[in-house]
Amino acid sequence: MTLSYSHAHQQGSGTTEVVAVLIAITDHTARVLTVDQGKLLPNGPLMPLHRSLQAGVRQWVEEQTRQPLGYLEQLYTFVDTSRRNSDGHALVYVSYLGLVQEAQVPELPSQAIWRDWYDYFPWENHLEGMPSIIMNSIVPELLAWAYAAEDDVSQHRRRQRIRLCWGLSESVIDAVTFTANNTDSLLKDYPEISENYNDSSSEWVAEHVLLRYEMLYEAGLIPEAPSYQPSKLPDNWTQMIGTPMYYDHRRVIATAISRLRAKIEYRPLIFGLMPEVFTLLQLQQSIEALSGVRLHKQNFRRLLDSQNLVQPTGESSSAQRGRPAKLYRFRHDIELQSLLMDSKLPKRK
Amino acid sequence: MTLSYSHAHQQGSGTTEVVAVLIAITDHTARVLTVDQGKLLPNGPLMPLHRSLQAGVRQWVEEQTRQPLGYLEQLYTFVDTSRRNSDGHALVYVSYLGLVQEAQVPELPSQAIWRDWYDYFPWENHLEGMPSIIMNSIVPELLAWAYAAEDDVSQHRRRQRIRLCWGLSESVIDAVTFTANNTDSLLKDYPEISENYNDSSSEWVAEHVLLRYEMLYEAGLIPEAPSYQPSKLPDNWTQMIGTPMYYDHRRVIATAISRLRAKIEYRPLIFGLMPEVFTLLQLQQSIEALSGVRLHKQNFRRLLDSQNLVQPTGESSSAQRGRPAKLYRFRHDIELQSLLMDSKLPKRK
DNA sequence: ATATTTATGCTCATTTTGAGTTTAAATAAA
DNA sequence: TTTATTTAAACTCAAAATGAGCATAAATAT
Repeated sequence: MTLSYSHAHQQGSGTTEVVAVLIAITDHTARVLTVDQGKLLPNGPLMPLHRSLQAGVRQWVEEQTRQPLGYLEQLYTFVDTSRRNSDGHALVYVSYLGLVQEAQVPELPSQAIWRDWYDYFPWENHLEGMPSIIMNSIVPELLAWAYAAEDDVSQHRRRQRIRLCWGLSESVIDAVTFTANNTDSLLKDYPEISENYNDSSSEWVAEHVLLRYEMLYEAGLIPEAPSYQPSKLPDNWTQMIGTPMYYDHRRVIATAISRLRAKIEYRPLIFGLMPEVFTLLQLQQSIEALSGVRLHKQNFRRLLDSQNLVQPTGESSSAQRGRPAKLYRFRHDIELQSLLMDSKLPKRK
Repeated sequence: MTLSYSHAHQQGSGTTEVVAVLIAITDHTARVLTVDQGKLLPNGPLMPLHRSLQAGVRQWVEEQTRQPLGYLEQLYTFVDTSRRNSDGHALVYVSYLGLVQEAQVPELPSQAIWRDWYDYFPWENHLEGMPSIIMNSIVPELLAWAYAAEDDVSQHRRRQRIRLCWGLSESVIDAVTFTANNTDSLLKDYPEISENYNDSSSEWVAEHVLLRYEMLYEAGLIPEAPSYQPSKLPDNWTQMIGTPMYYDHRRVIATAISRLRAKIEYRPLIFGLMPEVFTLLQLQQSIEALSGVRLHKQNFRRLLDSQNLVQPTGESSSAQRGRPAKLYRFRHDIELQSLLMDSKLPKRK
């Protein structure tokens, strides 16, 4: 693991950095802006000239990515005791979530790249149903981790935690446990599992991204984790489990996705990611790209117009196929309401 | 304004502090733990020996208040550019929310005091209906601030913002505007306002504590604000607007209350504040103390048992008056679920 | 005894939610 | 030019959740 080029900027005895997770949606895909071959998020030290943390984020992002920033909100503050300054003070880094409108994405410096965020979290993409990696690889390894707990009580707790985090029913957990030795043939043996995994009292909760990442980390299934032992895992594990990053930047992205997925349900943040005008289908697909699950079209629209957040422009899109859709824009006369109003989104289809 | 005694601890060139908002409920009243005559929150510098921010919070709180800490979650990170170290780096302070069970409150060092949190936010207590200070004092001053905006557009925006933040209907805003000169007699002239302030398309949202505090701050109505000019305000303003604090610690409390009020609606945080066993009325009153609004008793209970969060102990309370209530305890067998499960609470009565 | 207070079970109308049909308006293919 | 296909958009319907209230039970204060 190498130090980022950006640390060359560090000076004096400051112990505070800012880190930005910038999100944009292009080609119906949620992307995150990275530097250093996708191994780091844009970041830099907080300096005496910065009048606020936001100002620091804006300066470093601008400098490293030339990306104009719109909406920006603070995420979480981490401490990295393995990076200390000359006085022995550990590095504190404050993370921010930023939203970029599709149309605004400009030419980037060569080291800045927009990456599909599911490259880092393959298990979070449920647009085509639950990805097979979960039942075939992740859950069996997690159950092995649960089995390795000291006593019966913590074993049972870990199993319950797995069940709730990954939206599994008791019966599926049992089924996977009993066939844990023979993971390859699991879906062949129990074909109904991938269909009915949602049978009793449990469901996939899109916004639990961080809980899931932290569980994988704790179980030593993530390359960034100190306890990661690839030799004890299946051969292709490192390929399957997503792109690793330096430091704890993958956890920072997980924090950002969690926040975004949770907040989009009751605040119209999505408009920070949309172009000026759009069709309702495009709007729905953008939200699906973020949440990773499909929505029920009719209910999505019913909710939208009960919210009064968009207004038709009068124009229609030149459709590729099918009946042309009306174009809409966000109602800018209610910018302030958008900060306050609850604006729920519908449940998945 | 004096420096806190706690800054004597500061050493070296660290620029990071931790600040804790500890909450407990005693006598049906939500309280916050303060030091320095109620002017500061417990705080201290992050030091090289601390392995995490949480560890820093726990050490300083223990040292300054002798208070054992249970649940602890990070709130927000602030920068204070008016406090810098010898290298010119601004102070960064990370705030935490902590919950203390009623039974655990021990003997405190003399400088540590539990204060009713509504001492700092008198306008947030709606247990006996909307407090008169809002319509009599706050809203007229805020409307004056809106009127002072440069152009018509920002005037209108400010008025909308006031309306949404404080849960007022258009008609009430108009009524207050037209009688703004004669604020003393407002409730006498329009007695129906205090009853029907909730008439059209707007309602008091308990968790908007921070938005309301920031609006008062921006309008220069809070002693901590740089633009505060008591000479331009009514005589008794400083008494009415709540106890001021050093630095921005009152804003930190507002952040904590916002988070707590919002989160309690969908996570069973309340059990971090309750004693081992309790009656359902005590539980309801605790939630009312936090949210500042009354709940509908029957619906509260219906929701509670649909959630399956509590179980009867079999005993009954020795009632002061009325029929004795069954005693309950939190179901500790679902600790983990509590981290994950949504557990909504009912709307106000 | 009687009024008062609190607990707890039950009802009822309204709203919200999840999951469809049906019809309309376009393009692609036969 | 018809026919199949695709997307849009209006409408329906049952189930669940919500807000508000009534009725009865079990205690204490007067």
